Amino acid sequence: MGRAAKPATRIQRAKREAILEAGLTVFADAGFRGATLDRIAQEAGLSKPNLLYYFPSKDAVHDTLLRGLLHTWLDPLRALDPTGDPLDEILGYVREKLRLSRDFPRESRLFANEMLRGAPNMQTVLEGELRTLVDDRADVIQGWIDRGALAPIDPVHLFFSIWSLTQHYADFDVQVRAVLGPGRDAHQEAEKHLETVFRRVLSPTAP
Amino acid sequence: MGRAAKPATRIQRAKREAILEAGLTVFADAGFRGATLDRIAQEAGLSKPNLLYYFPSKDAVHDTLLRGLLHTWLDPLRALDPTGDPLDEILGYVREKLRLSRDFPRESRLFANEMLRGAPNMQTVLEGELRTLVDDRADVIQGWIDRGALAPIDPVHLFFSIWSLTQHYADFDVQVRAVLGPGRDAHQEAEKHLETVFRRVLSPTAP
DNA sequence: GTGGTATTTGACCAAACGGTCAAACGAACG
DNA sequence: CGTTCGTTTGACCGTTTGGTCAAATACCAC
Repeated sequence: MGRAAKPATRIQRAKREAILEAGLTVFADAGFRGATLDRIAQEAGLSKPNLLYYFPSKDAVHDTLLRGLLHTWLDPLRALDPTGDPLDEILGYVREKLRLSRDFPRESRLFANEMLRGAPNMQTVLEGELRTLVDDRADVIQGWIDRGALAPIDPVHLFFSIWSLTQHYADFDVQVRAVLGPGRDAHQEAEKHLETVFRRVLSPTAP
Repeated sequence: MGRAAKPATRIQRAKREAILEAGLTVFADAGFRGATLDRIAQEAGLSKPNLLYYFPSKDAVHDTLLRGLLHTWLDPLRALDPTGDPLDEILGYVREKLRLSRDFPRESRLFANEMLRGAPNMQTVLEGELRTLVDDRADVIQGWIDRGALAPIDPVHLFFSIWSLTQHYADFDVQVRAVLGPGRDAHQEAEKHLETVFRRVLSPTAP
């Protein structure tokens, strides 16, 4: 029963990694139901039964991806430094989130797909880990507001706004590109836009 | 070839309406691939073959819903009045969008699902009707900015922000509720929050 | 009633899908 | 070479699903 049973060879880790990578692509592109084991296997350069040698089921691949996702997702929030400059800290968080949405759009879409479905397998994590962290970080923001370093605002809804605005550029990429037309760099424009927005929203009025 | 062939009886329209209603529920809940004809038919109180008597295929139901969606979606934007008070007009648009997201979450989710999938059947509409309207309305905003009635901002990204922030409360409802916890009215709080945000973002600085 | 049209459904089909399994393959070691 | 153990796959299975069809049923004008 100990953990010693499986050393996990190098080839095993490589294949599992390839499957997760392919799964991320396919799940993000087609959603959970739209994704097929055959397509994931093909994308990973394996046969379907071979994939199922490394993961017991489609759900297992999906769940593993989701579990890993939450860390990437929450790490920048954890990095908010209570001793730093409030406006810089939040603007830095916004920039980092926007960068994630540009460099890891598949992760963003996978997450969005799961939320849209009602997050059947994430509810406990959302109500537990996520909520705890958000409450904690909200206290930091509230502290900044209380000492007049930020304009007053509901900290939790501020987080919702940051998440929403940054992920929009990954999740609704088609719409953004269709409206902007070709030749415009959506993410570069978004960076300027969001900096302006949050600067105006958060800059404290002169005392 | 004239349009006269089908008068479309009352019962036909009622059944088609029931199917679209059920389809909206099921597609929004399960996504296109996750939705089954059996479930849509059951939700509409019909048998599957009976459903297929009124719509030729699953795609037909889906496409009909999407086509109808765009009008609901764009109408409030059309209603922006160039002769009205700029801040009031935009804040009114935000409130209306948020209200839509509360009263018609299924529509919002259906739309989000389609965007996430890359909008395979909407690209022409996005690049055509939507883009034209947005460009037109952006000119209105820009006019307001030019005469100093609004703080300078990229009008198109402003629209992205409005859409993103309001629809977030429908599409990511699970997450919002998990973080806020029970007993808090997300939409009521959101209304206050978004009013504050856009007021700060758009209020022109004293001249 | 009768005839005709619109509607409804049980039975069915072919394809797609998640998953199983036994057999084959491959590399490492003696 | 032969054994062993981890890996790979072709063939297969049961279920689900979108869609068809012919027969049955309701509706309606006469």
